[in-house]
Amino acid sequence: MSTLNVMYSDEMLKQQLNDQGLRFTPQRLKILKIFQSLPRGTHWSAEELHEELLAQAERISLSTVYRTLHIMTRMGILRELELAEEHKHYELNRSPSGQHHHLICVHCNRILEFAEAGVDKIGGKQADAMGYHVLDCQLNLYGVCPDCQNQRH
Amino acid sequence: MSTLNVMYSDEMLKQQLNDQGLRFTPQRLKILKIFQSLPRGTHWSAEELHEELLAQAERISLSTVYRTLHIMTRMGILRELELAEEHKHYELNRSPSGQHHHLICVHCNRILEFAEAGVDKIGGKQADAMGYHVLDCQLNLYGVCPDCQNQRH
DNA sequence: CTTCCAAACGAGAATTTGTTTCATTAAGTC
DNA sequence: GACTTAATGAAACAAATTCTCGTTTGGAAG
Repeated sequence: MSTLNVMYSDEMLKQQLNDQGLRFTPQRLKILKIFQSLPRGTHWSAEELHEELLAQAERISLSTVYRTLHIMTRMGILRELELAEEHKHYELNRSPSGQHHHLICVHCNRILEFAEAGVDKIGGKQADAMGYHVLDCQLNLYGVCPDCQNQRH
Repeated sequence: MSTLNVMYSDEMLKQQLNDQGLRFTPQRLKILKIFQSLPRGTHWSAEELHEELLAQAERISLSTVYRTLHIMTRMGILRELELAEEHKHYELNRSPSGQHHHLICVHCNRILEFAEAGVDKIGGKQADAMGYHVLDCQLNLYGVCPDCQNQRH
């Protein structure tokens, strides 16, 4: 991934879609715009995104939301996060430089984010060696947070 | 995490459970034994584990399977993997040294595993700095595999 | 060894998340 | 402007996981 998806323009999206035989639709553009407008570190589930669309008086169906999230993940525009919450969350993919990772408490599900450039480098090297074209690199650390360690249980 | 869960004995499991006010049951022991007997790299879903139990004429309900998998993940005995397959998979947690990571193709869902000691170190350092007690460290790389790059779409 | 209480169990219902179907609309190409 | 086919919306459907509840049983205490 070599583009900074925050500054993705309408035309760039159209181009990338058409290159793959996919179509540039108002729904897809709208969804991209919403993710671009979110503050860094915000990640939304399909439901949350759908609610926001309704709030903005956009009539986009839940099916379309799910379909679009998948496509944009496969295109490398979004990253799909599977953390402690029960459903998947999505956020703009800021690879390769601006990436952050997650530290999750297995007791209270608290999530901390942290930046770590080294991980992406190591990951990239590994993937290159196996001929993969990397879109996203996610490091998840699971453990017990300080509070839960004290509560002992 | 400081124990190599492959050599976990009955007594160790009982102890660790009781320490947390949980009970040592035949079902929990049986499930641990099964994971210990699997070859490295094998990861099973709740369904698969349940089928294996039935095959071994163990009458353990699916509810109990799910409950046990959760508990053992929280105890650091198992790692919960969320890869491209549609449901969660579990395997013995071999932290801190024997860990492996995953490289997933977003097109065909092919998964490669690779070992990388450096990642665990970086992760451990980060977690320590924030006061977390690390149980597991997972690096997931998403990208396009060589085959899918050629098929262009 | 018996008693007691709460944790864990099994069975099945219920919930939740995500996918599929299909008729209709509309993007992109000629 | 017409044509082809991808994309959409609505609703049915499916699968995975959680919850409920009556019953069983681990383990602490006497």
